[in-house]
Amino acid sequence: MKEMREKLEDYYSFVFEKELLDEIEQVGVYKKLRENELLVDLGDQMKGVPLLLDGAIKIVREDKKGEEILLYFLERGDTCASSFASAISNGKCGIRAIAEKESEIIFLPKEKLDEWLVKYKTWRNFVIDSYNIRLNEMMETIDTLAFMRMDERLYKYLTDKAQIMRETSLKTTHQDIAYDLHTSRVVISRLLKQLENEGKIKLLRNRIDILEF
Amino acid sequence: MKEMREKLEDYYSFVFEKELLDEIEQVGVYKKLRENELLVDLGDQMKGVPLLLDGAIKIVREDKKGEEILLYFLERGDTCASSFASAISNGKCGIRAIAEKESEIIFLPKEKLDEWLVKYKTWRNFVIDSYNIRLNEMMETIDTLAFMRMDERLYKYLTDKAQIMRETSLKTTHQDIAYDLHTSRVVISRLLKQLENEGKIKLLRNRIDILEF
DNA sequence: TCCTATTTGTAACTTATGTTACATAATAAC
DNA sequence: GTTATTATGTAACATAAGTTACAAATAGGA
Repeated sequence: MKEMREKLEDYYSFVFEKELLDEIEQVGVYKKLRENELLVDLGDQMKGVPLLLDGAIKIVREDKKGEEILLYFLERGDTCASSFASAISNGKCGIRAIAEKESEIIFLPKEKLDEWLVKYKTWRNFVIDSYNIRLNEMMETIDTLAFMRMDERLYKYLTDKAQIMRETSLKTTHQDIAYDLHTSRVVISRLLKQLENEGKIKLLRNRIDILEF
Repeated sequence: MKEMREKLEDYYSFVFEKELLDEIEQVGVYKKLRENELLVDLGDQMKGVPLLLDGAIKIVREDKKGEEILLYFLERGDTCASSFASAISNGKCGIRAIAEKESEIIFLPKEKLDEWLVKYKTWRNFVIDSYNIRLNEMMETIDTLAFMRMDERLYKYLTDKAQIMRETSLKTTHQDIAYDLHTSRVVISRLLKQLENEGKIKLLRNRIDILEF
């Protein structure tokens, strides 16, 4: 598919060498995700890893009781380290991945993952870098949970999401935010109103405008 | 050093192939850590990665304001994924590592890390596994922070630490626990007393006995 | 247009956690 | 032994966050 090669080149031509790009084009499966489409669910056994070409993917953690919390977002150029883990070790995935907006991915079959580690230095770097980025992202999430109050977490959530979505106006409800931050809707409404009074955001129905970053 | 080879075999002979064990013996630097010795500090640029032969290492996160929180413990057989990151990419380490008790490590120079990825499948597996274990550990930490109340976190901390230290009696103060859980001493004292009343622990000066796991 | 479901606003209250202040107990230093 | 230091216990209060309840606003479909 011509389109796939082009998009691959767009974001990965400076990451991977030509031979690897060729191989990816041969074995990779291109897929378009609709908004809110589920890419990975809790307990899935991954048969490969997704390379994100475009869009935004939300990664969510869920405990036994079904309580949720947002871990981080993936952007183009990212891959899901948790899937890599699951794919290569035949283990289960501990997270859920949902497209926050229409997204495009290439699915790489797990058979190639180890083979490429031997053949391509750029692949080794990419895998190690991906893990590191993810570890750092997790640490930032931990910082947020451990050191910030809910109002700060909320504001960070809004500005982070605006950046990921490349939109200063977010289509969302208070309840959705409450799920992501693992708190109640009333708490979010209260703190949003507070942020609005401080002039940082503007509240509309099903929409929040970010006025200050 | 004969002692080093023996200890290496003890925990790693089923992990690494013979050739790799030989190489590790040649280039690895054996080091003994005293209790409370600092192994890695925030912002360090790692020149290699530590393989833990014996003991227990506490991994702590610190934010700009100097506020701390415990991330997890390393045991024998573990390595520090964060150091791996830092070593291979010449980046900085975002954590602090302190020996919780006398520990033994082998330091592997960063020059070999990528070379071995190509040469040894067992090394590739070890590195990927280490990253996965660490990612899962981080997720557990996130679960703890997001979903548990302080009394539950405290009890989990005590039982986890007892397991890592292979001791049902922990030498510690309320203040030390407060630092690890990022709360105040008074809160810890209050909740410890509660746990004691529930018959789960026994409080002594500079010491806590775990009665129930 | 009217009706219904969804979303948001807000008050009043509860609970968990953090803070300040001080007393007492145990240990170490002298 | 006396004194100083460190660790622990606890009361009283402050604040952040969670809960319940209900009213009002808005959007979408019949």
